Amino acid sequence: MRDVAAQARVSLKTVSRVVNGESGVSPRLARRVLAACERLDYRHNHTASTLRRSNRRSATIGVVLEDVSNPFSSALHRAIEDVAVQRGVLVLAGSSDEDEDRERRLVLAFASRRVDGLIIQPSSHDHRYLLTERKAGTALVFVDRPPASIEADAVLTDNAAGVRRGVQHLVAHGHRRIGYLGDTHTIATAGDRHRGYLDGLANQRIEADERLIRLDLHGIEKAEAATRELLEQSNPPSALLTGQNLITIGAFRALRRMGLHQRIALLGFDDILLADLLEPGITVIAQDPAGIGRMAADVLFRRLDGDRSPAQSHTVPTRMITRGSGEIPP
Amino acid sequence: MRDVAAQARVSLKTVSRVVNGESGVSPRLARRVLAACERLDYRHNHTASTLRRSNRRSATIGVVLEDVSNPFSSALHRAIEDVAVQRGVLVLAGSSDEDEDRERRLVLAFASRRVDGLIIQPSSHDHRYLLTERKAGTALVFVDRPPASIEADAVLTDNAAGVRRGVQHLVAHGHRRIGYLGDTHTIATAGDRHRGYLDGLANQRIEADERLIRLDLHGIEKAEAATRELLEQSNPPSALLTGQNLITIGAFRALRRMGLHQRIALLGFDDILLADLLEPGITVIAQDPAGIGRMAADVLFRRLDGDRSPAQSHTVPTRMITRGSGEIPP
DNA sequence: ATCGGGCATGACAACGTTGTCATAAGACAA
DNA sequence: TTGTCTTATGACAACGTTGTCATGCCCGAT
Repeated sequence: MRDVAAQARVSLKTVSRVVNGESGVSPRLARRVLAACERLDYRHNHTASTLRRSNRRSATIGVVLEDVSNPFSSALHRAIEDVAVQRGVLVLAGSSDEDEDRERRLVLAFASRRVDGLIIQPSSHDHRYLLTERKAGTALVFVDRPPASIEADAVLTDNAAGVRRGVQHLVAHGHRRIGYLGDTHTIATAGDRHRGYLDGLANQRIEADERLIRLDLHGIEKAEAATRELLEQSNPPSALLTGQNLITIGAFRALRRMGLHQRIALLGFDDILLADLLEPGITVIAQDPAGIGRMAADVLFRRLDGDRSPAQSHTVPTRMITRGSGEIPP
Repeated sequence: MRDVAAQARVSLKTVSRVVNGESGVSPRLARRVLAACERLDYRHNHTASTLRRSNRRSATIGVVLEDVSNPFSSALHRAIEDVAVQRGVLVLAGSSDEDEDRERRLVLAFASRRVDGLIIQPSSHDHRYLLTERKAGTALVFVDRPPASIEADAVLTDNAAGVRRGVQHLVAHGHRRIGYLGDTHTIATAGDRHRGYLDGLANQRIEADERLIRLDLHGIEKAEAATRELLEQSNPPSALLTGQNLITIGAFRALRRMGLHQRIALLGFDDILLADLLEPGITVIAQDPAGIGRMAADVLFRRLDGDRSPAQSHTVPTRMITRGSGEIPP
């Protein structure tokens, strides 16, 4: 910038004014400055500017996801980015891998870069460590799972309602023995979905049968093995409800291997790509990750724009997509 | 930091020394400083530090992808992140949507945040605009597609070789009329794959038939429609080779709708999730996005570590995964 | 007791920018 | 002409850090 000022024979401050498009610089000088910027390949240093500017905004936000490469998380990421770019805000993204410690390290790394806001898909179960950041003015929004031990905005799927609806759907198709395959119970959403399953059964006056429930299945392989077990026992279920993406895939794989995919009903939580091309197509309770991401970003920026209203939890509805597997009769 | 210094009754510089773990501070003082940091919830300002430090490194890199939510790009992203976190480096990510202008705007935004390096999956066809950044010392690596009008490191899939191998595979299973469905021809990789197809046919002494080739298919719908057309003409192909992910899905969907999925061979470039659960399973020439991402990050950090050797293009091999659809006889 | 050397600590400037205030130049009225 | 007001421009400090160098202290050797 000093070089540009020298080249244009003006002061530093004038260059700053031109670069920031401030008014009150004569067109003649502005042209000269712009020409000098061009000639010297000047690039504005946004970080130095942030340091000095009075609003202190870095125009950068941090996003902590379970895994940037998983379809749900990356759909969130993309939706957030779309809102951010419109405001000229950049996105730092990182994967926590469902690890409390990694989540925390990422957040601290983002904080030391002075991000304006954080959107977190949390893995940890105590977010008091974020109080410092919030006190420092960092906006904070949780997605997909609720915050713990801290008041903060959140954007969540209505997991329990979605699963209740699924149970109702299966019962409407004549099922009474409905198996449930769920993810690690410490994940908040997994707990909610399990609860939705139990409530759904209760609503239909069906007694839950522990032998039809398998929890803590993380990943395709475990789900596949558990599905096998469930179906090999005496008096097996006539329908399966799977509480997560990869579990649905594992269950379907098991059904295929056992030749039962046209005989046992399957209803999955969370949509999977290509589900419509399988035989039968897989009926799912779909979430709306793009909707969640967009809303989370909207809430975040509203906070950054000065909204001081009490923290609120927003709920995004699910949508049932029937494709065949959920409509197989008992 | 000033507050911490006051609280610990030491100078700013001593706090700086403690925070950065420099040697030459008596343990007694260090303890006092650490305690003050704790008490005041001090967070080191990494950006201010970058401004002043002599190495001038922001410990941040920028990644420009086609779309952070597409499976190939997000696998790249994750692999890059994994290498970066090991060095305490954060990742700014953005989507170019195959748009030259967005790519450029993202790069400039990253540059003005003074990222140490850039990894770009390019959409544009002239990268001279990056010369300024390179002169400024920003490391630069292209992934998936080669740089244009500029010398720079690149990590690429051997597209042509992969497709040639696919042609050979289909011919070995008795096919001579092999259709080809390709993506937008301006995408470098699409061009390479098309060339691989033509070369593969030539190697097998089969004359290419223009009526079996459809290019510029972007997205599932276009691919599905083109597949229909291809198969409805007189003397249709007995096998299809699809040049991209979504095209494979579109083609499979068309085959399914026409009831031909067990009769026409299908071989896709690039793996798709769940391909093994379809009937038949889809044979693909799989790329290795994680391998590409890891290598790109390795190259980038080697440059940041001072490697001054000439720019080099690295090639990551493909792998054929046979699952049934590519082994259907004519 | 004096000196030299090593070690712990601090004062100060600087990184690239912008906010604040001062000042010069010009416009206009009296 | 003088005075006042407006507009364009610049000098300077400051943002939160760290690099450089100076200083003061203690220890052992003379």
